[in-house]
Amino acid sequence: MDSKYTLRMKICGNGVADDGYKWRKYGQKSIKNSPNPRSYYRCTNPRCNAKKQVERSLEDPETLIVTYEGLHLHYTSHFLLPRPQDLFTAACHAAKKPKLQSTDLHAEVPNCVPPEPTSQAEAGRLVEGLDQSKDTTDDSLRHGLNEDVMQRSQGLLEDIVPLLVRKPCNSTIYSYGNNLLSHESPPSSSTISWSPSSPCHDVGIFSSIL
DNA sequence: CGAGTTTGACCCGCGC
DNA sequence: GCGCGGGTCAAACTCG
Repeated sequence: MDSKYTLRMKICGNGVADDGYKWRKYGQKSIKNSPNPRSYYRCTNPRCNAKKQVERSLEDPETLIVTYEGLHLHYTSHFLLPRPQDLFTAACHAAKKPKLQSTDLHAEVPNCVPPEPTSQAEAGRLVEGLDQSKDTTDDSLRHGLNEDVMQRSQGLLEDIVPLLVRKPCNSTIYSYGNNLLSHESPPSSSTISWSPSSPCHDVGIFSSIL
């Protein structure tokens, strides 16, 4: 498993992007053509090979570019209660191939990073949206949903969506598209938008606070 | 004292 | 082959 995905999020509160996992910083490098250094973190769980890279956006210093690599192989404290969005996570996993290529990630899981649904109905809508945006793996996705919820019980949503995203400080704007840098949205709404046809493989998320 | 951070050195892949 | 740049290592350091 070598999945890799990139999130963009606004620096939240005290600037700590707490995604629910404990990360240990193991390196920092200044990147060419970037005034901001890139920090390298890996999960403190010795059984877990998840890593992430954090750097500030060139365009917006208040935006962090977080690149996650690998999957968490353990629980987190906030993973114990089943929640509607777990359905979404299972859907993401069902559609996700082990080795994600940069060209097919978006096509497979165009909205694999769910906002936090506030109800089952909302979760259902989101899954429906997933179904509508996909045309080849719908059935397997639906059939595999319940199974995956039961089977893929380790680090599901957390594999993909940081806690910050699922539980942002306040309101959160999610934007999926190929022009992530320009998808800044007003932080007052809670809209969801994505571009299923976008070739972009990254998942862009803007998490803003009021 | 243990866990986490900092930081310079090292390794490796890639382009020329 | 060489240099560059990104990623990782590991010792020193900090902090609770």
